[in-house]
Amino acid sequence: METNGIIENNRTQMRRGVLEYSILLILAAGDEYASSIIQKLKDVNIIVAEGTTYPLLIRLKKLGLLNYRWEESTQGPPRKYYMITEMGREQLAGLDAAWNELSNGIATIKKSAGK
Amino acid sequence: METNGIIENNRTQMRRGVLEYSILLILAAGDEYASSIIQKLKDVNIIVAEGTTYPLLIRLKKLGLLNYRWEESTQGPPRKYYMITEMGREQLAGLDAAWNELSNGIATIKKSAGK
DNA sequence: AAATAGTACCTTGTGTTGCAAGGTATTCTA
DNA sequence: TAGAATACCTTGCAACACAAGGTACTATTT
Repeated sequence: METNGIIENNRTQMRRGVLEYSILLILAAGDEYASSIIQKLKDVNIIVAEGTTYPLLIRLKKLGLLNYRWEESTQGPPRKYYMITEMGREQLAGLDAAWNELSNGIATIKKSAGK
Repeated sequence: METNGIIENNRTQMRRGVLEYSILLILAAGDEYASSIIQKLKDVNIIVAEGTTYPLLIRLKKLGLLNYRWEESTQGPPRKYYMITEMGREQLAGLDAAWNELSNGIATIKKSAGK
C-alpha cells in the first residue's frame, strides 16, 4: 500500500458512511434519477461511482426506503426516477441524528487537540 | 437484513471513514495507549470495538504515521503508548481537509433540501 | 499459595459494501 | 448507418469493522 494513497483511501472511507444519508437527503428534496443524483453529489465534491450508486439504490428500494417510476426523456433513454417513502423519511431522521452526533464528536476532539 | 438495523449499520459506516482521522487527532494532542483511545472516543459517542482499534493502530504504525513505546503502569500490565510521527501530522492535515470538504458538502445538500 | 477480578494486549472469521471494469439499450446527430 | 451521448445494470475484488475468542500481567481476596 502506498503512503500516497492514505488520504484518497480515507476520502473514500469517509464518503462511505455518508452515501445513503446524502442520497436520502437529495431525494427528500425531490424525485431524481440515478445519473442526476451522481451529478448532484459531484457538484458538492462527493464523487461516487456508478457501480456504487446503482446497487445502493436497489438496496434502498428493497428495504422500502425508496420507490421508483419510469419516465420518458426528451433526449435519451427513459429514466428511473426514485422517490423517498414514508419509511425513508423516518430513517432519514435517524441518519440526521447520527450525522450530527458524529460531527459534534469530531468537533469536540478537534477542540481538545487545540486544532 | 432488518429495517431496524439500517440506522445502526449506518452509524457504523459513518464511523468507519472517520476512525483514522479521529485517532490521529487524539494522538496529535498527546501520546495514548489503545484502551485510553477507545475510552476517549466513547466519551464523544464514537463507539469503536477493540477488534477494530488494535489492527488499525498496527496498520498506521506500519504506514509510518505512528510509533509506540512500552511504559510500565502502576496498576496493571504495561501499556503500549502510541505517538504520532511527522508523516502522521502531514497525513492528518490532508484528512482534515477531506473532513471539512465532506462536512461542507453535506451542509450544502441539507440546505438545498431545506433541512 | 490459589483463585478471582481487573486491565491490557492481540487474532481469526465473517459480512458488508465501494469501486473498477465490463456490459446492454435507447435516442439523437452527422 | 455509424457514431456519440445518455441511461441503465452486473461481476469480481479488496478493504475493513466487528464479534468472539484468546493470552499475559497485576492486585485482591480467600
